[in-house]
Amino acid sequence: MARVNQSQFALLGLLSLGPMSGYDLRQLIAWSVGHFWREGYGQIYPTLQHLEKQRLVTKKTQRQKGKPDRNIYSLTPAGRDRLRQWLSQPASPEVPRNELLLKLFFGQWVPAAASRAQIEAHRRIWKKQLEEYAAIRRRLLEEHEQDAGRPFWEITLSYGEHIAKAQLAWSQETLKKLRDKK
Amino acid sequence: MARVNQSQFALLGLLSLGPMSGYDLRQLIAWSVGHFWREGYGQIYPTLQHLEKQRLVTKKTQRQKGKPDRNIYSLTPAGRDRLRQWLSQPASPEVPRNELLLKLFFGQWVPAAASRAQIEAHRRIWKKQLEEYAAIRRRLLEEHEQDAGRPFWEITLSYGEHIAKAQLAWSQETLKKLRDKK
DNA sequence: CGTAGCATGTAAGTTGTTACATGATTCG
DNA sequence: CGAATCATGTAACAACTTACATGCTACG
Repeated sequence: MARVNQSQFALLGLLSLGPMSGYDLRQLIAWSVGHFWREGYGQIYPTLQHLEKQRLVTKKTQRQKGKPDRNIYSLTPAGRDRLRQWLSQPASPEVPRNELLLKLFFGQWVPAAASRAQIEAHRRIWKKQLEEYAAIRRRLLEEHEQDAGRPFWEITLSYGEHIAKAQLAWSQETLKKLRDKK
Repeated sequence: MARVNQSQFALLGLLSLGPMSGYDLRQLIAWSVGHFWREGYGQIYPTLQHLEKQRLVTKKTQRQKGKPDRNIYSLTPAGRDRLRQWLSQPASPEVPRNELLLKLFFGQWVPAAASRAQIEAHRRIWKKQLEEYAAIRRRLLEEHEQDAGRPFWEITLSYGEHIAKAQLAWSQETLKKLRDKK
């Protein structure tokens, strides 16, 4: 059995928060679920059409002056049911694929400095990410204090923080190990 | 620019440890890099042919009695160069895609028990994973004590342990939060 | 006698990425 | 005047998954 289109459900989920266009969806994805989910336009627009064909969403075209038309999509009751059904099913186990670890695994074939550089870059990325999580947390407390979704959004944020800290701890520990050895 | 075939390098890397067949590769992947990299036969066999065409590996057919022939692949000098070159390049940033978090993010639309069940399942998986890491660590110390690759293999293992512990900590913390709220 | 292991491969289908195409407005 | 933003979409291409196909041996 072929894998199910996950982007579909990401879009249904976001549309459950309110009607919006493909463009809006892209924007919203970036600053809401961006740290654990991404979609590009090349995925969003065809998927919206697919959802419309299945009657899970409806489209309304909004004319604008000076700007292109907007296609506003709304969840239908069937779409909401479909979303609920998906949410209730256990998440499928993710297939691990970590390029950094693969490169480190074969570290014996390159100078130690190369492996160190890989980890340094990794450390920088996660340090920045952790700072971003702090910013998200502030925004979450300020702008969404009584939003019904907030406790759940905080759960995903907390996940990110835990992972980021683990990434940083491992990076520093490993860099130290590599330094001591040399 | 299209994304580069990563499976290619995974296979080159494993072949750098010694000549072997596609079948062997699958086996080796499972118990060496299995916790951060996976490949199925549908990917391995075509990729080996592709590598052969590029002269990065050579094939020798070994006849066996009572069993099918084995195609043994070996790294060529060009293959080793190609591997080294790839190892020296910075790992491309991974695109995040976490189904569990996506489901939790929209937790407001399902009973709290559903979200709890998701996290429980997640906890069980990582608990098991952490136990497996302990087994890998034992094997690493016993069977590969003076292997040149060992320090690097330990680095990837340590990564897994850090992440697994973070996953468990988050799971337990979050389950507690959800319990208190209810 | 069914199942698992050994061993290799093909084919079909889906997903996801990237580049391309368009065109107006606003801002520096 | 160039760049960025708004806004939607298509086409081409990789990459990956799954199922299918084959056939022998050993084991319980």
